[in-house]
Amino acid sequence: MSDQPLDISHDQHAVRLSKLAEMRAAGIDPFRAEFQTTHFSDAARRAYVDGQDYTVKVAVAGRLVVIRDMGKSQFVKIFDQQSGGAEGPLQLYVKKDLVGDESYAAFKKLDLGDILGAEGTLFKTKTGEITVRVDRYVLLAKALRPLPEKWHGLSDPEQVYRQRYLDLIVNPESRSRLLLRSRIVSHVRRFLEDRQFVEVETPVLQSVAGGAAARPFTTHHNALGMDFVLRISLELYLKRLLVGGIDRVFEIGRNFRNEGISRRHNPEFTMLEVYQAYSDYRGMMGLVRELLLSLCQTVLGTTRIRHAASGQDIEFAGEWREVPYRDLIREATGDADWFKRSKAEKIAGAEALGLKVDPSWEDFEVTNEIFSKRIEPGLIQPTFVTHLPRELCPLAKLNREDPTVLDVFELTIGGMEIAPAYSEQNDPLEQRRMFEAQAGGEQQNVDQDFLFALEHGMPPAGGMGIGIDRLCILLTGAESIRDVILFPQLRTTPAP
RNA sequence: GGGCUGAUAGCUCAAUGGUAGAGCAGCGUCCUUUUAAGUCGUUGGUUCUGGGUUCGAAUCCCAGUCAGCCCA
Repeated sequence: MSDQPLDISHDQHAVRLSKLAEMRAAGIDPFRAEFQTTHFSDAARRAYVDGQDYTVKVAVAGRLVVIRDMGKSQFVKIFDQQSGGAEGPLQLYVKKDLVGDESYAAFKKLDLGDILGAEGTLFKTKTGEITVRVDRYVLLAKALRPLPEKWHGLSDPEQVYRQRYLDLIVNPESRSRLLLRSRIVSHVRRFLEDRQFVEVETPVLQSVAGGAAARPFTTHHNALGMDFVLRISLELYLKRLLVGGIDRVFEIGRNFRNEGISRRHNPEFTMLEVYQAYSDYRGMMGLVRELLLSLCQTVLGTTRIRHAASGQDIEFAGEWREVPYRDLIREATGDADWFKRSKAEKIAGAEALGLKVDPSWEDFEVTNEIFSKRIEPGLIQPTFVTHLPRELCPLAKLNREDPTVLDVFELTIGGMEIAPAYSEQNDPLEQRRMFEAQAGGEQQNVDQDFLFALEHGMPPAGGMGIGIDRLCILLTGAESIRDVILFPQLRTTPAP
């Protein structure tokens, strides 16, 4: 072995570990330091009084993201929860003759990424930036790993998703998009609570995966010796609560579907479901329109949003188009008698529209393929597609005049299904027939406990679901569901 | 599940089949109002993994891993 110390200057992790060891040798443990803040960065800037430099005292803390060392003084910037706006991280000014020689020498050894607290007074620099002139600082946590590059940020999509914490630090667009999601969810809650809706939590572990058609995740409870599924929908438990007299009820919760992953699908996703007794699908139209309008106004500050994929602006104010499903199909196929055609004719019609159709599909599935592939993607402006064929959802009421269709709508915006809503089926006998037809004789797939609850009487009600992730895609202009989920599902790999 | 594309320094990216480079970050120096600060110098590579072709592979071929996009 050589007596020469190894050159570790190229290995940033090793350099930082050795800086930490030096500090500890000098009796300083930066992970045990304490500090009380008085302001977030934005509040500190607001606390500045024009023309009154060095009078207002603040204590701020955050992550060091910029260092401009000028020898005997430095400008640095710290990043905290509130520094995501236009002004960005808060600037600190550290002068050797103010903090003292020893403290200044230690400051020079700090690294980008370190978390520190600083006390000082506010002033405005020559170029007009409100800055904290530091009297005292404390290192609160040493960062042993370097941050991504300051100008280009983190752009490798894999790292953006796997190391979201870095994405949040260095990519302001990611940060504001994901924080916007929090504001959207928060506003949805407030909107519904203002209208006397009660928020509840229902079981995620269920013995029957009801309320939707999807493959569930399965798991096992050891003590009970029972298999469970993770819920694929919130619907059947919320309806039990309608039976229980909670007339306006909602849940914002995670559903799990054991299916493909794509730009529009994550195996776990967030649904809002709302039920209102003594209302119906038409009542839900008003509710969802008001909700989205107020979301746009309060969260985005505009009712018009840019839809990049189509190049159109989506306008939320004004009347929303309302059109029966069958009219859209007749229009798309150019066949006024579409619904009188045989299955073979429908398959031919779908193929004429360039669709691949599985001959084993049912009639209505062939037609619905046309809807989801050729019609829905073109519905950019908010559109209520009403009166879907009865085969498409077994939990809604049949239309009184035309019992082949349902009293339901699907709200479509930006080519995406945003909110389905029903006049909820509350006839327990009819509900049982629908379930049994859907289960195809597999009784274990019928939620008997729910049907038993319905037999006690559920008030007539309107119900609606909103996929929160898709709503966020729409309102934030994101390209993928992964961009509105903090930690999207990826294959697990060993830590780097 | 199928197709296409990609993986090079901590990060962002270069590199006709012929010595793997740059910017930022790091390390060392100068600078007490900077704004992607500036200045001078400088370290750093299992080119995703494993095979193959070739005198020679980051580059071509095969297999795999991971990711993105499209399709189912």
